[in-house]
Amino acid sequence: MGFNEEVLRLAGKIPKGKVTTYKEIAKKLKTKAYRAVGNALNANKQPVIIPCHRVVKSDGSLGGYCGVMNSKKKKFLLEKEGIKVKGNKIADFSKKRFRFKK
DNA sequence: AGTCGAGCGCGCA
DNA sequence: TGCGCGCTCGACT
Repeated sequence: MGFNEEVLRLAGKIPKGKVTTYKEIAKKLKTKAYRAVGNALNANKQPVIIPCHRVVKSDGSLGGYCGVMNSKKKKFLLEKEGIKVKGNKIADFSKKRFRFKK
């Protein structure tokens, strides 16, 4: 089980209607490679099981994009799940934020 | 408060 | 083999 596999697995555990951050994932993996987390999502082999649109930056920004997906689509998906998105940021981010069980 | 740079793990050239 | 990236944080201005 490589680093990216763990990242993908964790990302897949995010409940519907919730979001998490790259930071949370990195911390869960006991690493400081926050960038590698995003990189893993980018290089994921199974985009369908990876709701990367639920993974955002720690300040609530959507971040970049998700593979072939553009930021617009990402925003749309988030709103569809009940998450308010203001511009390219999560409106009630602190409320919808999901933390992995330690 | 805003900007800059460093550091991590993996992928691609 | 080496550099960069979908980030984050600390330090300096």
